[in-house]
Amino acid sequence: MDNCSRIQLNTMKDLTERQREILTFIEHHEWRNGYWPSIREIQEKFNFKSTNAVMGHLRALEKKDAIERITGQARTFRIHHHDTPEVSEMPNNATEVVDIPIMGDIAAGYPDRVEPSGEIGRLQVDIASAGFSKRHRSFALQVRGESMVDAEIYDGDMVVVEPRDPQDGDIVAALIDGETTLKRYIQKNGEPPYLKAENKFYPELYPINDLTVQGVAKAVVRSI
Amino acid sequence: MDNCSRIQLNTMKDLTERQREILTFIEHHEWRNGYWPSIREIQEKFNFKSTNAVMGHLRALEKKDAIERITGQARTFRIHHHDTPEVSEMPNNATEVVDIPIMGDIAAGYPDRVEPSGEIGRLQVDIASAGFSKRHRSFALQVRGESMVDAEIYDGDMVVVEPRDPQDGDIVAALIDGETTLKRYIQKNGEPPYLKAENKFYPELYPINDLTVQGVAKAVVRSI
DNA sequence: CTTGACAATGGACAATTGTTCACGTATACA
DNA sequence: TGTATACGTGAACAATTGTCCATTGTCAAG
Repeated sequence: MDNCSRIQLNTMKDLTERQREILTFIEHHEWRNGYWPSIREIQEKFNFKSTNAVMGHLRALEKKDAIERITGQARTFRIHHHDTPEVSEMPNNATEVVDIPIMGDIAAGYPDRVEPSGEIGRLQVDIASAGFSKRHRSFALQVRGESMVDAEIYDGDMVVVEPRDPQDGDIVAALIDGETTLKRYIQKNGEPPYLKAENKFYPELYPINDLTVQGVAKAVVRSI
Repeated sequence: MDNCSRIQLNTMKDLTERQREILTFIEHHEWRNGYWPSIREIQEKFNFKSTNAVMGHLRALEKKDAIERITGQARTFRIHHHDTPEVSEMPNNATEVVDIPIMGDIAAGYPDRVEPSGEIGRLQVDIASAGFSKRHRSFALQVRGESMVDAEIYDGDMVVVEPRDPQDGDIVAALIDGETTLKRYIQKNGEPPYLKAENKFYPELYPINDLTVQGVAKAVVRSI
């Protein structure tokens, strides 16, 4: 855990004073209003005479991997929450909790257009003890089948999934034949990626298209 | 002001099927992507031929006080989460959550006598999905060692323990040699009970006194 | 039969909003 | 001395995006 945060910290280049101000305002605006600010709203807040002042900072923040944006689209930010150093300005003692919907079945659609009708409960996990970012988009799934027994994930387990691009070795929730299943994501350098069941009795391989992978598994919960 | 609460209750007219679909998609899009959808993105999702189909629904949702928007501004939604009444068709609607402290070390006694300093986080689990009683006194433990690998519980896992008398076959948190460990509780009829490690390489048996068993394991949480 | 709520189409308009080109100032670094 | 990074101005452009016009149809309630 400590390792993790320290590693994340290093990839995060230092922001300048001004850049941190901008970033903080963006975060704060979302927190207060429920949606992201437009560039001109940021401009106004800092009394810039030109939107380019904002643009410059946004570009810098993106280059320094602090934020992410969808080019051309309005008010589409994504904060990269590499946890701040010991200088945490937030009252970190308060137990912050992330709220995770439990999906019974998300088989029926595109991964980014999932119908939440399958929600059968909620799971809440303390941030500190699970390494989730506050602005998580995770959900939980009930595992069906034995395809992941070699990864110690069993039928009936609940898996917390975070929607994001997988890396080699990740366990992912994948949409295969209209059903959401867990698979191991394999991508050796250069070669095309594929999915693999983690059960020596079902050593099946699966092709990948962009709609297949719904997210990366981050935790398992099992009732005894 | 009492007006307010009454209004909120009464003004929350029932949404139609379609309206709920729209609302659900909007909510979902936000937690999937981190920002709200544009009207045309909603249109596309539902295969509307005109943005006006969306506009109509948004107006209806606003009139029914389900959402709020900033007119003229892009991707600015605000969901009004008046929890739906008993008419909810969702299975287990009332999301009651139990709050579970994560104890780093409870070796020194009963968990309810532990100083709060031993608490290293909190875990919250929906009652319905985990079968907890509301007036629980559960706590969570980090597993050390491999004594329960045959029960698919591994080093580093987090185990939710409910303090109560065990039954035959239960996995229990047990105080042995001043350390809390997980063991299988065995009590065949008539015979005296004992504890057993769930690892074929450590088939140890342990005697029991009344202070040994601290509670019954009810769930396992593992970070991947 | 009329009225109103609900659902959806089609096209056009205008505001919001992201983006770019050109240009200016500092500061630090080799 | 050049060069890179950070910071900012100014104006114009183009894409995204919300909005409104008119119109069609269904269905239940009064």
